[in-house]
Amino acid sequence: MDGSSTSSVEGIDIDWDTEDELELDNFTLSPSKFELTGGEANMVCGEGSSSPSSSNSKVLDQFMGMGFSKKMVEKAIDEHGEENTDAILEMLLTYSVLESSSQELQQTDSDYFSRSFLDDFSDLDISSDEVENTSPTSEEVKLLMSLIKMGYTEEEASIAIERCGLSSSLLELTDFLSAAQLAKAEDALLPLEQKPGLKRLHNDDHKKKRKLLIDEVSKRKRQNRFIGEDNETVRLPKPMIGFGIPSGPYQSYRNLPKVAIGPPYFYYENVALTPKGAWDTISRFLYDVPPEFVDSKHFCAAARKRGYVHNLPIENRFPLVPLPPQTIHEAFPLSRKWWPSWDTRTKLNCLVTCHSSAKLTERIMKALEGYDDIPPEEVQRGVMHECRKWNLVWVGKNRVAPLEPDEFEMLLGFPKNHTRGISRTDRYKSLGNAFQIDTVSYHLSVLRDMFPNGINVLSLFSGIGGAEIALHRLGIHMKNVVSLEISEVNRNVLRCWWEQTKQTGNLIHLPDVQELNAAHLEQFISAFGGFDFIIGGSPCNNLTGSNRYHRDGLEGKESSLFYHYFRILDLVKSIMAADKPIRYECKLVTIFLNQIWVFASRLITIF
DNA sequence: ACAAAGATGAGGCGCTTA
DNA sequence: TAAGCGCCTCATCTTTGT
Repeated sequence: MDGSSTSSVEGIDIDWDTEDELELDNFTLSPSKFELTGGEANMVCGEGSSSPSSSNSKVLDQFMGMGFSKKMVEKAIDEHGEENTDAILEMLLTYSVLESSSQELQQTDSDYFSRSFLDDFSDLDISSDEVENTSPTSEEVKLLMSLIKMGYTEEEASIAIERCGLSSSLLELTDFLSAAQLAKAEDALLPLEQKPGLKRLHNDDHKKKRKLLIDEVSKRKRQNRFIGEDNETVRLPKPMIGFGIPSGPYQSYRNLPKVAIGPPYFYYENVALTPKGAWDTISRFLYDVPPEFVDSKHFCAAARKRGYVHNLPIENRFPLVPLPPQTIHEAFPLSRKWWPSWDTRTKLNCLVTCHSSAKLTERIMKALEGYDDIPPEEVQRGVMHECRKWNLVWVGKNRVAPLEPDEFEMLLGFPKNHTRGISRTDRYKSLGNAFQIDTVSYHLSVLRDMFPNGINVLSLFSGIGGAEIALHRLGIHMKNVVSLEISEVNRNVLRCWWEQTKQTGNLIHLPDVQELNAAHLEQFISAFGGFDFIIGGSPCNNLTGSNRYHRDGLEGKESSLFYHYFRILDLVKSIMAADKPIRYECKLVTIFLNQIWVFASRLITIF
């Protein structure tokens, strides 16, 4: 064909726009610009208190006219001099943000905690004077702002920085604050837990326990130092085969941290390619178990790069049989006839929730028609770019098409027509979010010999039941499954499958992980005799690179539900541990954790 | 109102090259 | 070693169609 068709294909290629200058640092002050002297902790929190006034300039009036307090403006002028109005404004704006965030949060959480948990820091020898007299540097201001954004009050953040040191990472500071909140919650809850037979802990015990918690945080801090903060980022392995794949090399032993060892066994899944640090956090929360990163292209004909954190044994794994098609041609034999020689793909890219438009098929067909044999390289490049981007397969001469939902099912290892009956959009969405059954089954296969009489499963974020199907296909009997899934459509899909496959166990469906509390879990645990296995992949919406709007990391609206996975897992561990020897503290901590996470979820909804 | 189609980058990593 | 480039990504929002 001529150049016009070529350019039309090229035209649908990526637009290499170089205008990518983000203004991320609107409120981030450069160290050189921002040095403060003492007193701003007061300035942020305090209102209307008089200060020794020295400046009464036009600049002062100007900024006061803009609505900033006299004290703040004076402080800014002292810092930067009257002539440097830009720096003054920047400082004032920063502190306005700090102040409003702090007030807003104090207001919203005041109904939850009647007083700040910092009240309980009296035994930590931090006097308020010390805090006020500290001179925050710009680094400190950054840390302060970060913590405030995360939902801590300015006062709490200041004390955490004071206590942990300015060189502390955000993670260490939040650890410290979590421990402090835990200690506070413990006190708040104790009166409620004065059941008959339950011994009220003495005040000294509380202090000891708080001390222990703080010590624990310090210990972890030291450990992190030892590991080295700079290279804390979890690296993705290459090739991405985790502890091994059926056809290749495998590792048969690993050391798990003591606290991570089951029962219960747990299995957590999420996308491998997250914003930096997300997997570090996930791993740290899940008892410092390193993630196993696996690309499902080693199991089927489509890629699916995922990270799995679990405490399952890794020896004697076995794959599901029959093995699924390993290449595109095996999966779609009819397409071979139309597959051009210059399309060298053997595996598909990740199956995601959305697919290409019909217009793209048309554009590609137009771009290719007219070439009897092989089109020019530029045309090939353009077409291949779109084929890879949208996972297109060849279905006719010069004609490509996106995969159908039932083809998704086949590639992901689901039964044919598993999602049939719901809207096409919902099918793509549910399948795009699902496990790759063969991959997950390979990891779960070790459970079969461990639980010959069947298992009790707590399945979080169940979706369309990937975990249940994996266990079923492995021949592991599910005695009881407590499944949490917010989408009614998905719950129906799993329910139908459960009935169609004539499962003899019980399937208990609950909608929202956020509402699953210690009391519910205690009931299930006492009824079933405990959970053997806790599995789930929390939402990836705010982690995946595909999200152009809210890739906010683990603190994002949906992805922060990860913390509920941890909360629930930790609750189950605590309850089951407490059920053995009578450890009242465990039960209490269990309940405090629950409260903390309800509180955290409230804060998260604010952002 | 619901479903489907269409338009919408950027982060992170690996590779190449200077 | 650093800079540049190519590649891939469990998506969201708005518009259009039924």
